[in-house]
Amino acid sequence: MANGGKRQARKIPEATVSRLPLYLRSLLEVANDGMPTISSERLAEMSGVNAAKVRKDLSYLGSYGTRGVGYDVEYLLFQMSRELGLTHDWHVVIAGVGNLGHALANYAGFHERGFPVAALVDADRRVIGTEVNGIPVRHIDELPAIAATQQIAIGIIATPASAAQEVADRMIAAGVSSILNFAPTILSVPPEVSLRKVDLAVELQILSFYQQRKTATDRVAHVAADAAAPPAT
Amino acid sequence: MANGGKRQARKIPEATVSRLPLYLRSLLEVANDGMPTISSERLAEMSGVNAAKVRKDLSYLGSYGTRGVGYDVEYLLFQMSRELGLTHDWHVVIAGVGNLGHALANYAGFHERGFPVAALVDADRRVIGTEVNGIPVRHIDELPAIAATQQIAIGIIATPASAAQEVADRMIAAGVSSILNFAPTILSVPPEVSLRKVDLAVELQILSFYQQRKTATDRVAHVAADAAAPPAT
DNA sequence: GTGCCCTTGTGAGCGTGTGAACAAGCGGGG
DNA sequence: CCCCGCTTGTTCACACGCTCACAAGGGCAC
Repeated sequence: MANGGKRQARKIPEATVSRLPLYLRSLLEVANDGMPTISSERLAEMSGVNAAKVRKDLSYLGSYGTRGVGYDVEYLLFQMSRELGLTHDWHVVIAGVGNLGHALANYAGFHERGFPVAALVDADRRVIGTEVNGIPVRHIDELPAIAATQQIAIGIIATPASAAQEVADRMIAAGVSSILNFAPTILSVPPEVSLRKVDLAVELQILSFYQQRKTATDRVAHVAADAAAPPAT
Repeated sequence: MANGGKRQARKIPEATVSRLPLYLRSLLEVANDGMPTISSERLAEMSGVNAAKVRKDLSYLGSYGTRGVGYDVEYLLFQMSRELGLTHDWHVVIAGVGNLGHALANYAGFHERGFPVAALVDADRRVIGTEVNGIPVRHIDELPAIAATQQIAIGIIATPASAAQEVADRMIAAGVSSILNFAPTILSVPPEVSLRKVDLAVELQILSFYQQRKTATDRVAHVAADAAAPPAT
């Protein structure tokens, strides 16, 4: 009895988990083209990773390949969807109906990939009652009631940074246990809640760092050579 | 002569680079509050990382701290901004004026953090000539001309996946050397071009994986305990 | 039935990232 | 002038992820 979770004890590394969705997308493409099987090499190329890494990643799911042939596309798709929990839809709630919230609510990709937007909430009375993409905006105070009627496990925070922590707390209180945070701030959540963040400005700043180094090098090259360094194709 | 780049040879690990923007944000907050210095411990707490890691990360920039006191906020801000290349603005171009492109063009955070949107381009004739946030939408064919007049080093791709690779190629041809890709597809670019990607559906699928494991465990727990597991605080 | 070719699955080595622990060193108090 | 407390900067050990290389093993031709 104490070993209840033994079957799922097969621990999948975080790095692998973050690549599974890439494989899934590639497999869907291949399945659409009617290919019955796919080799790790081809899958690697399509997903932009190393072939050995693909094989190791897939081996965490089990031995679903056939030596000398490759992986059965349909079967692998099924197993991977099961592992990723994509055999049924996950209803999500989006908090914050500003620019970003609007765009996210309108984004068809969520529904297509099994994450229908079940509710929109905001604190600003002026937007309550309006509709976005056919979904009515409700007040965040109603969150517990909303979560009670529909099963909502995933929340998306698209509010200003100043409101993000409070929104997160209220989501968690309402039963949400996975949060995707777009607000540029650090959220603290209990350990059993999964948290991922996407920070657009940070992404640009990281690019800026490498860009800075590139142009700094160019400047040095100019001073040194003065004449010209051809753009090197 | 051959050692031209020795001064900047101090190589900063990728993991550190991706944390620098977090520190920067925390420092800006602290500076606003008028604190003259900050300890690694406090900075760590604000940025959501380990204190030892903060010290190690900052040491890559140089020895800018004072033992027994902490780091001078203003000075560290200056050094970090310089290292991240944020001493001047970086003009960015956004390709694709759909839902996401719209939201990005309207997002004030970009301009505030030194990444003004200098141009919007699209391939759809119906949106050419319209304005978003005061910025006119121009045809993507004009990209070389746009890039020639303004210095544009960073491009953001917010097009459908099917168009992303071609847009990337055209950006690079026009002189863009850093790309932030929102399209759910793998882009191939020459090695001297920096590429980062943000994939919203993938983020949700990763959350789904862990959520799946949680609910699977819950199911086991219910069968085992049946009574109830209190939400633990 | 046998042998060959092809692709998987995995073991080992290497590099990078992380966290703890501690010596070095600055500032303030006496 | 000296000592003590505090915080940095660095060293060390460990864990994790990545890549290579190769043995294991299924399918196909003959």
